[in-house]
Amino acid sequence: MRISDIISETIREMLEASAAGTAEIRRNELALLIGCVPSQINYVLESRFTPEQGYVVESRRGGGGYIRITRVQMDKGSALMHLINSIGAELDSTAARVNIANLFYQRIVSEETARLLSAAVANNTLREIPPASRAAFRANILKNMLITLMNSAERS
Amino acid sequence: MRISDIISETIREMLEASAAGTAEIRRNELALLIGCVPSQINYVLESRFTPEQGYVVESRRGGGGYIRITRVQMDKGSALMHLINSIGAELDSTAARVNIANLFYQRIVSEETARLLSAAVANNTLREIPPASRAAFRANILKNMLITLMNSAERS
DNA sequence: CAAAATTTGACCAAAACTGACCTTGACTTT
DNA sequence: AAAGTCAAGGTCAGTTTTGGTCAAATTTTG
Repeated sequence: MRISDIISETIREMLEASAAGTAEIRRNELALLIGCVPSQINYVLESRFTPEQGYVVESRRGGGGYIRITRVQMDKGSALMHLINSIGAELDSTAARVNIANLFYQRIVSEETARLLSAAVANNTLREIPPASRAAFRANILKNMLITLMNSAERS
Repeated sequence: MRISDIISETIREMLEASAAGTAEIRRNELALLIGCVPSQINYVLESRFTPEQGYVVESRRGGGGYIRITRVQMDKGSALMHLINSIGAELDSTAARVNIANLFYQRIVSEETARLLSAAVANNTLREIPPASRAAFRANILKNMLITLMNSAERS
């Protein structure tokens, strides 16, 4: 079995054991326990616990530092998850507006949040992006924001 | 738990308990109580009770000296306006993170909103933007979102 | 075999913490 | 007053404790 599998397995078990869906590790400690170089932990986090895969990773250096991995819960924002999955590589501004409006009408996000999302993907905001690649940027930005929303939904 | 957390926690409790939002401490006394070196108190004040984070620290040396920490709450509209004006044509990701964190620390935006803002301007989100133009793009997105927040603040 | 994934280690950055030395202010003594 | 004493707090550079980055080397995959 690969070391990276052992690491991700360990983290997944910790997430499983946590009611909050959160695992907090000390990078050096875990590396020592598993018997790998510390940066290997980063590699695993970057390759298997990405936002796209439904995880959020936060960390802090210095004395008492840590790495916290949080799993996004589906049920809390299945609508969000659904929307995220439905967004392809590109998204035009009309589709974005409609989707965001739907989130608001379904009371999945507040009015303020809906406005924020709209502002981030508005053509006006993206005006410096070549029109040809705007749709791709818009899809990317919106997805990242929605993933964040899923995560904070789970937290509360 | 870190010593610095214990110190900041203690101060925050004092602020919480005070109707005026003021905490007054004797540096040596608190250091002795907590069990740390006195200068550690300064470190905590410098790192977590800065003006940026909405605190004013005053002190006096000599016999009967003291350190007084006061929480100042700027109204949301002005705080947002101030931030918007302070953002120039470009904004690197570190500055963005700090500014957004400050909005949260000052209770001007919720944690969810802070996360949304962060997600929108994260390097990861903007990874398809040529690095050379990222800072400009980031400034633009953030400003647009902040303006939206200001507008919804006015409404409420 | 070529491409992708994994593994490693040297070097970097940030946060926390410490202690020696400095400055200020109130009070006391001349 | 002026000088001396002592009780605060202030500074800052250095150390320690963590995690982050990146590119080269190695292994796995297709």
